[in-house]
This record gives sequence, structure tokens and C-alpha cells, in this order.
Amino acid sequence: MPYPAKTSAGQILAAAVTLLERGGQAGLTIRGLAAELQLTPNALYRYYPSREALLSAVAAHGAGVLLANLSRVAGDPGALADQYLRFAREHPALYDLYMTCGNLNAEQQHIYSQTWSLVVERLRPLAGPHSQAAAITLWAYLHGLVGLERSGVYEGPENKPRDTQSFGLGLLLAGLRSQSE
Amino acid sequence: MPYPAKTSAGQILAAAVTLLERGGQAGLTIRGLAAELQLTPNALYRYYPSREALLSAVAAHGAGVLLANLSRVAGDPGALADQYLRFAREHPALYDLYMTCGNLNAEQQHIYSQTWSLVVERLRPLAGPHSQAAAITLWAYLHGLVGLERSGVYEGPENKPRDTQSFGLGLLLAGLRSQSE
DNA sequence: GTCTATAGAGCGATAGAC
DNA sequence: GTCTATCGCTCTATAGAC
Repeated sequence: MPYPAKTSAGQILAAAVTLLERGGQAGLTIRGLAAELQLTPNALYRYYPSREALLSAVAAHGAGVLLANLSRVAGDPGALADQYLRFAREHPALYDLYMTCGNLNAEQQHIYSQTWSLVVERLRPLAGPHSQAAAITLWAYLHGLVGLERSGVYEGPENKPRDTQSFGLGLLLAGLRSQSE
Repeated sequence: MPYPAKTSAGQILAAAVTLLERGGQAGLTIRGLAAELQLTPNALYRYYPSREALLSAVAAHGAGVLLANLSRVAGDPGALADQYLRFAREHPALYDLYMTCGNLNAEQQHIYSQTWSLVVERLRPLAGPHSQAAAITLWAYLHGLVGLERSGVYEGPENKPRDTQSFGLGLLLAGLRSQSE
């Protein structure tokens, strides 16, 4: 065989994640990825039909990692929140892609759905019939916290308190408790 | 005069906002902006030394608009939140730039500081000594809500409830009240 | 202050050989 | 399945004329 396989879809995906974390979404290019894998750009099109399809695959991979992480959490919503924030902080670009990527196929979307269901179920003991609304509220709070940290809002001269993560979470949970009375 | 002024920094800024809203941050290019103003790209460099400086100016403009909007709010934190969400929804790309733009000079940063102070002061009657932590919590929730809406989380097959904005806000305020007891 | 012209670099994607 | 070669397009920024 004059041209044996030098790579695979899985290898490409792994390298893509590396490049994504290194240079953000714009830093993940077909050419750069090919260079990382010591291939010519054209070779990648045998595995992913376009850059967009590759991005979707990476996003789905991130979704799978997050789902696995959250599935391992045994405790209360606070532990779930910690795990979510941990993922977002450790893989900022992957998290960003996870949150903004459109163009997912049905199989990829299903991973997202599973994550949503998991969170809703975990909140049900606390929020009962408002479990979905509570899930969105918690999600929004956590997602916003990540965004705020990334925007550098703590770097201004106003001396904003850094240890507000648990304060806000406590506020939400206290609100839930006061509502179920 | 062979080359009379055809534009001004203010005109450029206004056109830049238009372009930004039309095509996002990546859609605001020197060339596109010049075309919009019927100028050659080079002419713009007389007014802004680089694309980055232009982006900072646009971000500061957005910050000024938001500050003015929030200043006009008379009522409770709920009204403040509504005005914030309104700005983010009506000017999505401007809001995005506002939240992510670095490289601001001292004068531009000052607008951000004023906004922060305004929110903290408005929350003091409700949150007292925890006014700053409450401000960050509220900000994170609102910012996250905007991000979630934009990510299309409501478009999945899970039938997530759309009317959670006031639910979450109520949760936070209830939490604050239960804490001040 | 605006112009023409260009340097210098990046990108996704395709055609066709092997 | 990978290669070489290339099309066609994008962009920021600068040099120097008027």
C-alpha cells in the first residue's frame, strides 16, 4: 500500500482538543491540525467532511466528558455545581465550544439531553415540580459565573470579593427552601 | 484642500456599532467598515491606530449606553435586572464585546467601574453588608441567562420552560431576604 | 485627511496523481 | 488514505503620493 493510514478519527479528535485548548476556537484550524498530526491538510477531509463537522465532533466529545463527570457526582446540588465549574475552568475553550456549538446531529444532541435530564433529576428532591426551572436558574448562575471569571471582572480596582461562588449558590438553595415551605 | 475630511471618529464609531451588530465581532473589520463609510481602509487609521483600539472604543460606547440605561431605572433590583437583560438582548454583539473586551484605557475602564458601583448601591438596601457578593451573584445569573438564551438551550426536545427568568430572580431575592433575617 | 498600491500573512476547500 | 498543487478568498497594516 503506497499510502497506509497514518491517523484515525479518534487521533484527530484528540489532537483537535489539544489545539482548541491551546488557541481557542479560532486557533483550531484544518491546517494547524494537520501540522500537529504531521499530515497534509487534505488528509483530514477523509475523516471529517468540513471544519464545522470537526467542531461539532469536538463539542460532542466535551459534552460526553462533562456528562461522565456529572454522573460520578453522588452528593447534593452543591457537589454537582462544583463539578460543573471544575470542567469549565479546566477546559475553558472546550466548555466554550460545548456551550456555543450549533449544527449537532441527533446523536450528538442526545448527549446534551442526557446531561439536562441528569441535572433536573438531581434537583427534584429539592425543587419538586419546579425542578426544571430550578435547573435553568442554577445553570444560568454557573454559566454566568464562568463568563464573569473569564471576563476579568475581578481584576478591576473595585476590589470585588472573589469568594462569592458559594454565597450565590447558598442564595439559590435558600430561595428554593423558602419556596417549598 | 484636496482631501477634505469625509468622516469623523464619531461617525466611524456609529458605523462600527452597526457593523458589529450585523456580523458580530469577527464581522467588524477595517475593510468592511471603510466600505460602509465609502472610504478606503487606510483612512480609518487617522482616527484609530488599530482595529483593537477601535474595538475598545466600541466597547466603551456600549458600556456608556448600559450605564445610562441603568441610571434611569428608579425601582427595585427586578427593574434593574430587566433593563440589563433588555440591553443584552437588543444589542447582543455589543453586549458580548462589552463583556469580553480587554485592553481598555483608564477612561474606558472608569465607565465599567461606575456601572459596578451603581448596582452595588442599588442592592445595599436589600443585601446590606453582602451587597457586593449579591451584586456578583445577580450579575452572574443575568449574564448566564443571556448566554443560555443565545446558546439555544430552549430549542432542544426536552421542553425546557422558557419563563424562568422571574423564577430565578425570585429565588435570588428570596434567598437574600431569608438571609437578612 | 485621503488616496493607490502593496507587503505579508492567514484560511477552507478542491482536483487529480499515486 | 495521503500526497502535491492550487484556487479563491479573507484580513491588518504600512509606504508614499497628493
